[in-house]
Amino acid sequence: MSTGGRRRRVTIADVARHAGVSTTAVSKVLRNAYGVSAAMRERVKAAIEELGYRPHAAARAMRGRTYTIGVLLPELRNPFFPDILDGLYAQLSGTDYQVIIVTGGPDAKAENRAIDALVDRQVDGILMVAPRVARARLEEVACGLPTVVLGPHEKSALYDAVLDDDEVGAELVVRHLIGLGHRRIAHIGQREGTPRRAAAMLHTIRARTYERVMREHGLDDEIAIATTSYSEEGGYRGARELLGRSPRPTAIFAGADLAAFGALTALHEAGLAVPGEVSLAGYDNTRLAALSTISLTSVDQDGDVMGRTAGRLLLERIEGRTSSVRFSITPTLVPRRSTAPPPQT
Amino acid sequence: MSTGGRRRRVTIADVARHAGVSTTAVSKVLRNAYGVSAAMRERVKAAIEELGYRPHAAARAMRGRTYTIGVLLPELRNPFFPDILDGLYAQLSGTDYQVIIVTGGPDAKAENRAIDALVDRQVDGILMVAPRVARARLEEVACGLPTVVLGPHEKSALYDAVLDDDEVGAELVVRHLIGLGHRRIAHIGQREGTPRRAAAMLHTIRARTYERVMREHGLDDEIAIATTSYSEEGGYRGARELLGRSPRPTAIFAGADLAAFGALTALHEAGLAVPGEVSLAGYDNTRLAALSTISLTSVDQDGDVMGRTAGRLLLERIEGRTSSVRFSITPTLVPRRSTAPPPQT
DNA sequence: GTGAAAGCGCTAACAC
DNA sequence: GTGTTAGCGCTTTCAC
Repeated sequence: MSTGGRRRRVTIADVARHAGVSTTAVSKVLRNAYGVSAAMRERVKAAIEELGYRPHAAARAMRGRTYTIGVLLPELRNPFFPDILDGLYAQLSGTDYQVIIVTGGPDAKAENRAIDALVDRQVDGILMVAPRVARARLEEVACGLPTVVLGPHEKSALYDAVLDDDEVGAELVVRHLIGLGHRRIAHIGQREGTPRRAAAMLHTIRARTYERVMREHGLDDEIAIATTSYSEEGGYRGARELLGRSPRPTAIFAGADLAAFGALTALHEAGLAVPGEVSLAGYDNTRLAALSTISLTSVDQDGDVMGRTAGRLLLERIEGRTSSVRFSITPTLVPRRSTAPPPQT
Repeated sequence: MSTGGRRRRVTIADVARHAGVSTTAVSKVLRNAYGVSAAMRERVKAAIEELGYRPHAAARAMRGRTYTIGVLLPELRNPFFPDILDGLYAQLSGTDYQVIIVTGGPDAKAENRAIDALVDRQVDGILMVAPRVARARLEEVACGLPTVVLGPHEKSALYDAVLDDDEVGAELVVRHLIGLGHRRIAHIGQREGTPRRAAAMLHTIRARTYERVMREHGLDDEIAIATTSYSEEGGYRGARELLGRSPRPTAIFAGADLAAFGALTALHEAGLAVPGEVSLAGYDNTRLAALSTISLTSVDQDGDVMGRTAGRLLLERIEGRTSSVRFSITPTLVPRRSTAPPPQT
């Protein structure tokens, strides 16, 4: 019942001895570095194979690269994130880089700890998805290692940004609803994290755009926003709040599909038919939105391309690029059965 | 536009100098080790605070612990996994341990690479959720570091197991459907990974139990299994296959909620009402199953408790336990509107 | 109770 | 093209 003697790790020295070369030679083969003859490369590779050698990541981290890309995710429940990660994996496949994921948790403090964990583990590059920590923090991280930020709209000379044109996306939704004849259109948003960053956060942009388009159509008085969070729970609470108003909205634009799912439950509990009595739209076009029994009108932002791009930008930075890049995706509307003209009054 | 001079990391030596003590003393304070006076502890802690020191994980990994728990997840889309992780986080909160997640990908080979990545990064403990690699591989890992395996039913003296009593769960579903009057009940399962492990895999147990209960009720001839995968796509394909048979089943038991969601799409495309014409049940009782427009009958296995337990067992092993523990959860049925008596013929 | 020093496995100068 | 060697930041004997 003992865990048994953990046999000593095979090290680079063992491989060198076995192949009859120096440790330097082995190290160079490992890194595909310049300065080893083809013959030696073969011998070393054979020795690695025979001994089942695998580089010790921590030892590498002490001197060089860890061949690790760290990804910070706010949480694991939003079905849009796997789309992004699939793109990242696709971009990184074929390289020696390995992705490790940490989750940020509920507040900026927890998120900061998660970022620390990545930095402490010497990742070669970091992708922060929809981070809520202060901008100064992002720059501090970016100052120390290749960084890509996905989501927020801030410009920075220190890190690359991959983002969705949330203004276009939100406008598509609101115009779609107005085009169907709705006037009492409400919005479910997310509470901003750090107040000073609010303007750059994607949820703020979606909310502000909603307000702007409403005003442009003379619907100033119909503006109604419930500020909760982009989660099922948040969507549920937000919808409850909005449905409690009188007169109640005929359409709800949730800032994220996940929140729309929660809103769906609230609508059902209130005995309101979708889209018969209330239309509902989301954002992200997650796979579940396409599910027949949900059939949620949503905004498609290509997560796969975003993930791929983030991966490419990280690799470029690791290879030495220091100038800053900003990559923006233009979203499209995917109308489904959850939106329809408002009921005749 | 430069990334700027990455300022040198604060090291243990800096802290020692600042506090006027040795590096040994600092190290001891960091690890809450025995052999430092209270006064010295205070001085060191103050110095750490002032300098903003954070331990370098890789350097620690070279000699001692990394304070990292590695989690292997098959993929990121199954909404049941976040439940497990929430439990794990809860158990680990308050400790110095940080969780990093890697995903196994589509096949055993990719999963092996992901496990390697965790081992190479010297995690202090590893949690493998529903691994599909060979059993020998699990034991090999467990031989080198504290290991908990969540899902498979194999017994091992080398690692701890946290599992759901899938036999009970599957039986609940099938009996529920039979109790409603169904006879033509079909099942959507997952292709086993390594053939030799099949018997221990949770998806095999769910399928075998389905068969057993069907036989016990004299429904041998009605047994119909589509073996795809526990994914939306797999559920879709499985349901299409099953609905193509004649006569078609009046109920489908999908081995996972995620697969049931895919089956829902197939049912809808085929123009079949749920539960009017075909009843549908899942497994995992994910939050989305409770969604009003889905309202999926499912089996609840307490993911939070499973995650908590996995965390506790890992901590115990890290603290030195070498005997092997097996923790089993008993699931319960959550009937919802997706199951009803079969249509009158 | 405290500190000096060795060394974990690797990479990168630098010498040959 | 190849090998020698000095560390990276920490933990851990082992003296004091």
